[in-house]
Amino acid sequence: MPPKSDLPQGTLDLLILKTVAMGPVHGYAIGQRLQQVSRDVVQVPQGSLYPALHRLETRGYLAADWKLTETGREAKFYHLTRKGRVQLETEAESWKRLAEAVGLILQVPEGAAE
Amino acid sequence: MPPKSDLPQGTLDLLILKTVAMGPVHGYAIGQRLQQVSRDVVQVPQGSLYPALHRLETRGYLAADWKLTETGREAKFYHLTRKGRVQLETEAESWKRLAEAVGLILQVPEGAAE
DNA sequence: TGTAATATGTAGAAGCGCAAAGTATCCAAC
DNA sequence: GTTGGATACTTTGCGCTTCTACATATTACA
Repeated sequence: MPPKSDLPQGTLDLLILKTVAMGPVHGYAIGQRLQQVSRDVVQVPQGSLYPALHRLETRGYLAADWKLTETGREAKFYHLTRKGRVQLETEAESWKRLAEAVGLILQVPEGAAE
Repeated sequence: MPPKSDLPQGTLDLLILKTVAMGPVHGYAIGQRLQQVSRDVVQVPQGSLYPALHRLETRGYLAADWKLTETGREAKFYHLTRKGRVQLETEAESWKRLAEAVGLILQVPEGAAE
């Protein structure tokens, strides 16, 4: 079973915000950490990750500074703004409610079909 | 708490398939049932619902017949095809895995920086 | 007669994720 | 010394889905 990623629209932002909330990180590390914590279920391609980061930065949820990584390389370290922290809480709450709702619907036993 | 709908991409299809699996229903009833079972968390606009139904029908997951409702009105009653039943199981499984993965990520305590 | 609820449908716009490119650095192997 | 892999960031364009808004028709009820 190849681990499919295919994140539903909107979910990526939430996961990124959450990851950044754990401390300043650069984009590449965000992708790795998501994959790691999710046990390989979530695998974010760079073509999804970086545009998402720019999107979040444009909206004022993230801010960034260029710094050196532990390995001595230039990287853009993101951190949450106050606005971003609020957004994270909002989205996390929305996700929770949605997950519960979908759970409820999927739980319904299937009646006699046709 | 205003009940926001805004379903992530792909989720709507899953919910529709699940609802139809419980027995032949027409589009309007699907929307109502989703709203009811999800306790108003899921509210599908008609402009989302009907295109989704056509999409699922085109793909061979749903089939439909015109019948009379209990109230004596013409309505298109959808039922799952065999292919649709398989698809439902696949999507439900994907959702489960994703929900677990997102749960894992959201669970991580903040400030776990290295 | 008018309005609310039922029931289906289309068109246009906007957003998002992804594939596929490209750029550049560091390090180890050969 | 150069090849290759891992790291790190960026951009463009495609395809898909959802939403807003509108259009249409019937039934029920005041």
